[in-house]
Amino acid sequence: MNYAMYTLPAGRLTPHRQAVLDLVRARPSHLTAAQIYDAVHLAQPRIAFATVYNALHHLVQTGLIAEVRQPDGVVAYDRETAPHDHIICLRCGRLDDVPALSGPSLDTSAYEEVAARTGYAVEGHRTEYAGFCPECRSARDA
Amino acid sequence: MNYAMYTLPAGRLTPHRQAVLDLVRARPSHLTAAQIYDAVHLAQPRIAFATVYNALHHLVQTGLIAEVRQPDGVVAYDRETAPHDHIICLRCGRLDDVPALSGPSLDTSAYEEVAARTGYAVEGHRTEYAGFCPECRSARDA
DNA sequence: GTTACTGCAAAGTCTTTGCATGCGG
DNA sequence: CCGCATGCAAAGACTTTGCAGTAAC
Repeated sequence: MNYAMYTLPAGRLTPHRQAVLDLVRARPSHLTAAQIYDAVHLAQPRIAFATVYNALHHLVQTGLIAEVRQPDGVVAYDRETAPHDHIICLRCGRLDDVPALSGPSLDTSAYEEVAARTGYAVEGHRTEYAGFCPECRSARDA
Repeated sequence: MNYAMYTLPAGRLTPHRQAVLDLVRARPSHLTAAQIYDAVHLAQPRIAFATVYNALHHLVQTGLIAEVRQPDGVVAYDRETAPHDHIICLRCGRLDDVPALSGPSLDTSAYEEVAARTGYAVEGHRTEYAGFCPECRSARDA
């Protein structure tokens, strides 16, 4: 599972891989492997499940897309590879990107303190917000 | 999977549940369900896998322990139920708590801005640091 | 010709569920 | 008695792997 630690040579960007990449890039919200398979399979009925997984892993390795783990444990894929925050709906589980805040969401000066308290060499961080998405806000009291 | 949203009446704290709870509370690092099963099974060989899962879910429901999802997708259990940050080793996957920083790790005033940008009603947040744990810091260059 | 991608299917990992049994109040 | 906890086993969801065939360079 430890793919994206290093960016490898790109290999070929085959039609299958291109289709998967286009799909991830087209969507505002994140797609799971199953959702991507379903969509690509409509356009290219002969594509195999493993090929979608291969393509996704390949694209992650080459740094074109990023993996995100949803709270339910399912892996979703994200067109945004730069570090950024996420927000998760407490009711429906939807996962969205948080566009960059005006200031850094967390000053990296906190790294020193975290390092001192944990003994880790701190390399980065990620913040995850939780709340109710627009659709669920109205349904919340139902 | 949406357990811990509400704290339910406690039910019985049976010996099995007590054993599971003791185990989670005794460990500085987080334990997965499988690790907990192994350990409890040594002491109580007749305990079933499902019973450990039941006990864990029950303890989560009643608010005695908390669930954390590791980057590999496996669920681990945490004795600390109050909101707090986590740090994950990039090399071995170990997951530890970050003791509370002196200031809040992220000012809740950012919630307004996140809400404005995403349309969500923001209820909370969690920060996850990544780095190299003490054991892996030395092995990093090997 | 050699390397790398694809399709198919099977297995693997982690988690949940159904049902009969049994203890606790 | 009645309800909840337990044990056992099977199924479920998601992901990975192996291998033969095929396309690309």
